[in-house]
Amino acid sequence: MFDIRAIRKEPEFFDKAWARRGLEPRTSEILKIDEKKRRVQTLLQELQAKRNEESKKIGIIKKDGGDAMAQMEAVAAIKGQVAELEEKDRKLGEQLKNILSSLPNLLSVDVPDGTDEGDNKELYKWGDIKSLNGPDHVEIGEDIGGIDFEMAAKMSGARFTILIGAIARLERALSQFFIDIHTRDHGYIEVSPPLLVRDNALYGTSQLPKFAEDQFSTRETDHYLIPTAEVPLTNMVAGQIVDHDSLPRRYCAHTPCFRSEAGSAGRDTRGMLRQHQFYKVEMVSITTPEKSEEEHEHMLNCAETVLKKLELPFRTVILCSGDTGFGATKTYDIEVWLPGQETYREISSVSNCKDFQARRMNARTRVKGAKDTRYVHTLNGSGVAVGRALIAVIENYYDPIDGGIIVPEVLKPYMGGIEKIIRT
RNA sequence: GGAGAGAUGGCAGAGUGGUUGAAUGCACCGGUCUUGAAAACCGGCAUGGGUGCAAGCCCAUCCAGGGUUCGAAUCCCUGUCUCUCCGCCA
Repeated sequence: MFDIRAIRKEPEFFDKAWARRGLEPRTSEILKIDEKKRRVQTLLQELQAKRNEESKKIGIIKKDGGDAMAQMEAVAAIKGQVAELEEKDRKLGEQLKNILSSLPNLLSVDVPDGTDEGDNKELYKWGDIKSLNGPDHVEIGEDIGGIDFEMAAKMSGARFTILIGAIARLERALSQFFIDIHTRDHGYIEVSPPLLVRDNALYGTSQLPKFAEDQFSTRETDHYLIPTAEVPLTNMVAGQIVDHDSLPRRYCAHTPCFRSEAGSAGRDTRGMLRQHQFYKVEMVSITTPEKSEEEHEHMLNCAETVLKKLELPFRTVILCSGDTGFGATKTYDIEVWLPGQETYREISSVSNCKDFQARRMNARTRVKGAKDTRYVHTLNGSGVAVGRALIAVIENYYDPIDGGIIVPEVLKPYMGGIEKIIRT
């Protein structure tokens, strides 16, 4: 969502910014509606002022015991006009809001230009790739008897997985490990949020109105299943004026995520890379405009840290203009090495939304005692995707000698003595 | 799920159709007094928007959306949330 006054001031700036995302100029259309709306509004307000003034006279006449009939009829005459203008004003406002809320965030200046993920820029690599190629998690998991896709398909259809035994435990261990590191070392507060939210929450984080078809919803209560914990965590400050001294606020949560994956038919159909349901540990930071870029780097570092501790090789990329998400000004992706695919795959996405979401959800901050408020900056990042981390552990810690999976050192405390997962 | 009560400024809390954008208290800001502070006293203090060079003027907002009325914080309908009681339940 954008400040209409900022668009009035420098329309070319906005058109240029949207052009970087491959969009046509929109400001002339927006300003035309805005101008029309203000004309209507001025007219309406003048009429309302007149109505109010004349109405007050009725009260005075009646108080003095006079006959107000004539005066009442005079005011009644204004009524129809007011209603008409109100309707016009409302419609124009709606039109304006629809356009403004469907336009993506402005990109940061250091985002590279490009059309799709092929143009993302690698920033650096970390870790030694020990296994260049090998069996993928499907093969390893099914062989061990810890992953069952068929059984899941029977009860839930495609894009669901059942984990069994030590593999299920390994998934839980990963979640626990991530949360523990972020709360202990990175300043995040653990939150257990609702998994079902109302449309206004999704509007706030900008999944709605544009991406409704990507969400699951409930039939009888009109709830949406969260596509990521970014939604409830960020909405914790919706409608609030948070004390400047309490920033940054750092929240993290371990939740299931639900995605309909509309539009990705045929992509990543093998294995559990792209599911309708997966666990993710999410980090959200609420901060000030001055500190958000610094916080962005901090958050990226938090996500990278857990991969380093797991000794999983990864590379970090900055998304190009065409690949950066709707609400983000800048996004870093961390891609983990998957020997089964012989490639790096996204395991974390860390974005700075600046005031884009804050405007939508009216989340502001105020210095103690000060009069004016400012919008907060919001950031979110996976820390990291648990399902994909599980794939990465399975494939990178595969032992070709016996077909087992070695439990990474840092996960051992969570595995109850299991050091290697083998066929049962 | 059933029955009832409620939602007013940063907070507490008045206000049931007419100069009420809203009493009062607390908090906050400025001033007088004081060596300084406290107390006391005086004054200020909601938000969003339109218009204007500006001072200002105007409009909207008493949970949200509709309605009744010349006029709504106040009356009616719907929704949301909170509380109380009953039922059910991990």
